[in-house]
Amino acid sequence: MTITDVARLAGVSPGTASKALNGRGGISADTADRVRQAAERLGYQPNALARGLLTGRSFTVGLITTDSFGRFSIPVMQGAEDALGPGLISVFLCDSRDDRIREQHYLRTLLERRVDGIIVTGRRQDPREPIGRDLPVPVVYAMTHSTDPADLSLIPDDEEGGALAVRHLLSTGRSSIGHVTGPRRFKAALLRARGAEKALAAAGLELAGGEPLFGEWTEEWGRQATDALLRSAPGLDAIFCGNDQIARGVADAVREAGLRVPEDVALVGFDNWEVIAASSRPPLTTVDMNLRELGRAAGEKLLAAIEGHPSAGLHLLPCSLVLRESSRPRQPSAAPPAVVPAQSAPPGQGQPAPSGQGRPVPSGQARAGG
Amino acid sequence: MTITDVARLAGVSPGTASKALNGRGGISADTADRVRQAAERLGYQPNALARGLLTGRSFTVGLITTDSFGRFSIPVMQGAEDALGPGLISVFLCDSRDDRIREQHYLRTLLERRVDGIIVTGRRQDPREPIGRDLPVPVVYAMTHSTDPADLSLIPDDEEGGALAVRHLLSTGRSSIGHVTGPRRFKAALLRARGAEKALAAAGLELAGGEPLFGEWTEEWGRQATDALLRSAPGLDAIFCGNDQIARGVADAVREAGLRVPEDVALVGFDNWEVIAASSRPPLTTVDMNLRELGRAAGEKLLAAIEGHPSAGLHLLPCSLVLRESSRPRQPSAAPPAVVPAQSAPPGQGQPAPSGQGRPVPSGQARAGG
DNA sequence: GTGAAAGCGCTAACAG
DNA sequence: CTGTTAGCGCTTTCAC
Repeated sequence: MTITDVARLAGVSPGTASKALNGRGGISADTADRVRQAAERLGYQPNALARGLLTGRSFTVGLITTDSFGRFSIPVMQGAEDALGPGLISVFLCDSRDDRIREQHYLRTLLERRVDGIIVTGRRQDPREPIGRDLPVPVVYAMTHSTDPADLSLIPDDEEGGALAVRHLLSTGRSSIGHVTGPRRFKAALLRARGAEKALAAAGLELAGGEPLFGEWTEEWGRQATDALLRSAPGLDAIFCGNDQIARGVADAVREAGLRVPEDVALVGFDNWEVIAASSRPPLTTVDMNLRELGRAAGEKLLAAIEGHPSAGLHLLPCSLVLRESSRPRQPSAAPPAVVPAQSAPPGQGQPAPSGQGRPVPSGQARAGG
Repeated sequence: MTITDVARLAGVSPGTASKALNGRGGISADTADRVRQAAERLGYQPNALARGLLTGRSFTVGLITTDSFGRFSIPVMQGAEDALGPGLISVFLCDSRDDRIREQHYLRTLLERRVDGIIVTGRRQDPREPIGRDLPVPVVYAMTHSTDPADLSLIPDDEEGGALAVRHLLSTGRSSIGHVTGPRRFKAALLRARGAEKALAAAGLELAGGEPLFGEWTEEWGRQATDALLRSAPGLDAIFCGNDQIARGVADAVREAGLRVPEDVALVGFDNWEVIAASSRPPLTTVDMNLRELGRAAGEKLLAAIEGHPSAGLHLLPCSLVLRESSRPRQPSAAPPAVVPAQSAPPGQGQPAPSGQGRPVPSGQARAGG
């Protein structure tokens, strides 16, 4: 089943058939029709290998993820697929599992397959070595970044995300705001904390308890930290958490300490990890890193680079805030109930996939810089 | 950078270079060495397109997921990648989002790229139309199944999983066992319930409350159902839940009703969704569908089919039980504390990805049938 | 043991 | 407007 078969059936030469099928060159409408019909009838499918061999373009890109299919790389992959897949470009998926050997192996097979470009995703804020030097195709780093400033890297603006959370809490009238977050060795934890502190400083405040509580990214740590924080910072009326799991633990601990969320203590999480944030009691207001958007941007930048318009540098993409119950402003009037009624489950949802959202509130535009 | 360049540098003909590099045909050790060194020096990378064009094999397979990158398809994809990726085979990822148009579009581009085979994954127990008829390459359905019995489909054995859960509860001395699960329209919910009921019947028992409580796959539903169940089935000493979210809701509601898990009421969930099951209070014993294993099996079956050893039919793969706190057998001696102490977080875990596990307990072997 | 030549399926350049 | 020719990079006969 080749173009020659089609040509024969249509009574033309292969060259003519090729032009007819690709709408190139002057072909009489009549012939073109005949060729198309022949192709249709035979169920002709062009051989992308042959075409790629000749044209030097494979209409294929590689996606190397160092983070297996983690919670962070998945939306990035989806976004990249959004930008590339529906068009002509197919995506080769490679899971390097943070193993340099495996990564180089995949890089090699991608290059052998003559991909037109490569996206590298990860999960760390911390910079990484470039995947290779002088590669014959463009590379975009998404949700991870290369130490080489000549490379293009796209990451979320964690610092701005932290500021966003705190400014929101301030805007709802809170002023004694604590911060519970993950391990100090994560750059993301440091950046989010810094953003929070800067936003507070801009309002002439500092963190309740004096400094961030660094610990683990777990609910358990959220509960522990809450107990400490409630003791050490009596006037506390809000807690910004470094991720949603911590926030959920905090929510439980606050409630179990006899306080109300959000009436007594408002909460903001980070990640907008639907399954955690939405089923927390109460559901969590949280910072969304817009990872899918980030992935899409990576796909688009890669396309641009493939078409000869490369870009470079570290780009920070904006986070946004998703509003839910946990930071609802205090009612000016009647005293609220002692326990916030659990929201009823949306009907007909079935096995939940990451889907529904609160109301997203975009922050500033993407800005470049380090 | 072609094989011709390598050949020239090594002072041989392209044909000889090819043989040397692929270890085919009689080539003197000496020449082979020279060619390899030349290739090395030039950083030669064979062109997979050209090779595929000639040999008819692309060493590439397509993976079409209808479930976006859902919680179920991800481990399946990982498993498939495990089986295929590290070898010579690369995986084209296509996300059809349950859209037939998109699916056909992807199918076409996969065939144009001359993939050697295709894996279709989904998330429903319910059968689906075959992706195409008389395709030129083998297809394996994983975590979804085709209505055509001539197709090979691999799905988890939900019914056996339900039975496994109940047998475990019985073995820890429980006898009044309720079942809270998702919507009746999900075949998985029906199968798990059936398995549970059969296991009970084999012990001469029936479900506490008489029948399964069908609802939503949510924590909220778990909490609601618990309240109902505690009222309607006073002697209740265990609840088997249709998924981990429900189980987590149940755990909270049981605790908030003043009962202890597992001392008063033991719990078993379903899915082993790490983030839910492990951070529940207490952590959940749960049924694991071994999806990664399933994906791996799909990859291996596809490989076999590509090599001319196809198989057919609906294959049910075994679930296993992951033991955690929520179903710990009652201590024969001293009365346990009123509240199970929350387990401390494993140190140094960082941003958690699906990882740690409880102790897995394999169930029976895979069995065919439908 | 090695080289020459043919051809995988397609498109681009050039004739006609 | 259409046909012919050449060649993308590789492997594979088949001579030598």
